[in-house]
Amino acid sequence: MSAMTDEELDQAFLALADPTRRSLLARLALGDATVGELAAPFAMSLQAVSKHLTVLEQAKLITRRRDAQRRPCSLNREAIGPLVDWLDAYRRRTEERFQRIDDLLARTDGSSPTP
Amino acid sequence: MSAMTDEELDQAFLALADPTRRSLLARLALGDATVGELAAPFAMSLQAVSKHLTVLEQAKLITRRRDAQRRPCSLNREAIGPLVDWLDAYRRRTEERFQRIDDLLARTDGSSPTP
DNA sequence: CCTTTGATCAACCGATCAGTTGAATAGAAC
DNA sequence: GTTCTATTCAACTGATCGGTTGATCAAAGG
Repeated sequence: MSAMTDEELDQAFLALADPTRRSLLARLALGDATVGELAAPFAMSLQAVSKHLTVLEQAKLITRRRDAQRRPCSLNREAIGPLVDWLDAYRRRTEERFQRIDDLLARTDGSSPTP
Repeated sequence: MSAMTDEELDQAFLALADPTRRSLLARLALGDATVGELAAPFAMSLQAVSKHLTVLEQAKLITRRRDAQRRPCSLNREAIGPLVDWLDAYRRRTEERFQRIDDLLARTDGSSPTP
């Protein structure tokens, strides 16, 4: 179904790798907001916040529409699923890996697998 | 339980925001490997791969131990859970947000919520 | 001992990032 | 039409990133 390209994963994870941008997402979970409203709580210029929003938009984590001079931002509903899918697949592979280790240890001796 | 700090989230997401590093993680899911083994498939220097491994280690996604001159790398079993938790919390907040929108639309008129 | 192997350290490079300030744009309001 | 408001564009800065090469270190093997 989903499956993100390498570049999409790069952009999404890079977008999430910044506390300001994660904070903007948290704010948008409370409701749509304009650039000015989003920038107000931060000790940085509105232009800087506008750039962060561009990063979030290109990562498809938010969408921006037009309302007169305002540019209200919304979370993108479809963005999260594929990311969770990716992390879940990673977790599954990781746990299979450790299961193989545990099996191996259990086969050779009876010691505790994770000390 | 888990709960990652801002800096831990920064490091983890930044580490995942690179296709080489994601590829290294995928390789490590198949089994532990030394730096040389990990570097072999890539068209870049061993030193570059070693740097990527340092990023993954600082993000706590892998661990490195010592075996004579070799430095075998392993996935860190505990790393994934907190990340999934974070993304799940984000998804939950996002879905609550859209549920509120849907409720509002359903209350004011009977039109389709997501056109 | 000397050499080879496996990996890190150190310095450097070009590109990108996160922030700034100042100017330009689009639309509302007067 | 002029002005005010909301936002973007453009140019610049310092810091970090992803990569390179060459030197160094630590351990094994001759």
